[in-house]
Amino acid sequence: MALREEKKLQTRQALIDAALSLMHNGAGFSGLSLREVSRVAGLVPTGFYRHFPDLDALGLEIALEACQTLRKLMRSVRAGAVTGAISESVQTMVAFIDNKPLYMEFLARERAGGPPSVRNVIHTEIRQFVLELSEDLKSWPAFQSHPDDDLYMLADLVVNTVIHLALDLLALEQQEPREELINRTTKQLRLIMLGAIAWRPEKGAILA
Amino acid sequence: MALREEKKLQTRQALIDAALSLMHNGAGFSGLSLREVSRVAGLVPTGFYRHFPDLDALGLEIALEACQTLRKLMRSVRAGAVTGAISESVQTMVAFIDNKPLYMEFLARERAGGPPSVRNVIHTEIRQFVLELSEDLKSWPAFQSHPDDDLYMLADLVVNTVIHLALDLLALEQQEPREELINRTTKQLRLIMLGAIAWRPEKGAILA
DNA sequence: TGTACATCAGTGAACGCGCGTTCACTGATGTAC
DNA sequence: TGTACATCAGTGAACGCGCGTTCACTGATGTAC
Repeated sequence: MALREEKKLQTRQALIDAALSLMHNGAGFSGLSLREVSRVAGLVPTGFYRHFPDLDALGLEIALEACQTLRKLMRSVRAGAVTGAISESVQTMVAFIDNKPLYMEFLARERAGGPPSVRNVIHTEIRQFVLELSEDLKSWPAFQSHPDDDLYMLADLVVNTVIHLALDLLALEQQEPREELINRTTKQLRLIMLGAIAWRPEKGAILA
Repeated sequence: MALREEKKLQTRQALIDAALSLMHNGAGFSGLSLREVSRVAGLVPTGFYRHFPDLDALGLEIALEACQTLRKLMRSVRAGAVTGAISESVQTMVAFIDNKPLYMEFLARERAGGPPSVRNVIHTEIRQFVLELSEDLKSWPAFQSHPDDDLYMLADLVVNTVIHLALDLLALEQQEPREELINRTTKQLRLIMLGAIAWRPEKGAILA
């Protein structure tokens, strides 16, 4: 069988892991060098080119992989549990952060701080994420009379709030009151849902 | 008078401007080099050290300056207009982005993507921002019976939503439907306020 | 199955380059008398 | 006001270093017969 191919995939993953690991304590993706990533992956610098044309390509790969994994995960959670979607979604998000903290850290940091190409990929994926969520929200009884625009606006707000949780969880790492952050986000999502139910599509300007 | 001092301040500002300008199209603060920043500022590399001990110090300076300017600006807006605080706050935020886009871009990008020291400064300032807002919210008639915890949670949600607007405005730059983004954020804030009014502090778990 | 050749992941030397930082300096601005 | 000295923002040469990329290579894995 493809023994060679298998080894190549291992090395490829080693490069990805090396990049994520170096970013963890450092200055983000832009602070990486091809040589140090290769070194940590146990590869001579020139070996890198067998896997990616340059560092940017590696960054795009990580971004895509992380986004798609997370997106599918979150959607499947919503599909499985129509009731209690809020706390289950938050739990799933927290679980993803716990399982793949470096992937999540990559997304959270490079969404805003990365090179344009990486930011574009993440931005596009998040947009897709928001679209999927707003699609799912359509089937909720409470939102039958909400126009698509308003559901998109709502989904955008929800997704942004959850990303905010991810950023804070990663920023505070271990010492700070992790449970408090999760609790805060859960409350925020409930507040948003209260607002969404009270929302009157036609004329939103109830409160100036 | 202090002619020498004045010229020094000018050069210092030139260094800051050079850094912001280089970051605009590039890979963020981590992608800067002391030499190119000095070059763009019209200074020989060694001249840099007359103003900052290293690039990191320049980054911290920019972060602090931008945060404090914005924080004071936003608070004064809220003080001046108790009614209509939402749309006025959004407008002020948009105005700040228009007036000092590079400062705002710095905050938005380096909040998540920058080196740890810069992230810390921004994080602390945003926390202060949230505290001030939650303090202001206390005096709103609708929130007289809300505990401090819940107001902080609410303020955090509001601030995060406004930062989200800033990020998107900067990401899409000129071509995309700017008005739509502003409109979206205004709607989101109104929805949040609807939720906040409907919020019952004692037991938030109305919707699972 | 065994042999001869092809593929290609990983090697190692070499290159030119921009980097951060050092050092001794220059000359305009500021100060003391 | 004029002179003699001090300060210090900006200069320019030099350093050693890690960088990305090139090139010709090695030797294990894969393929054809």
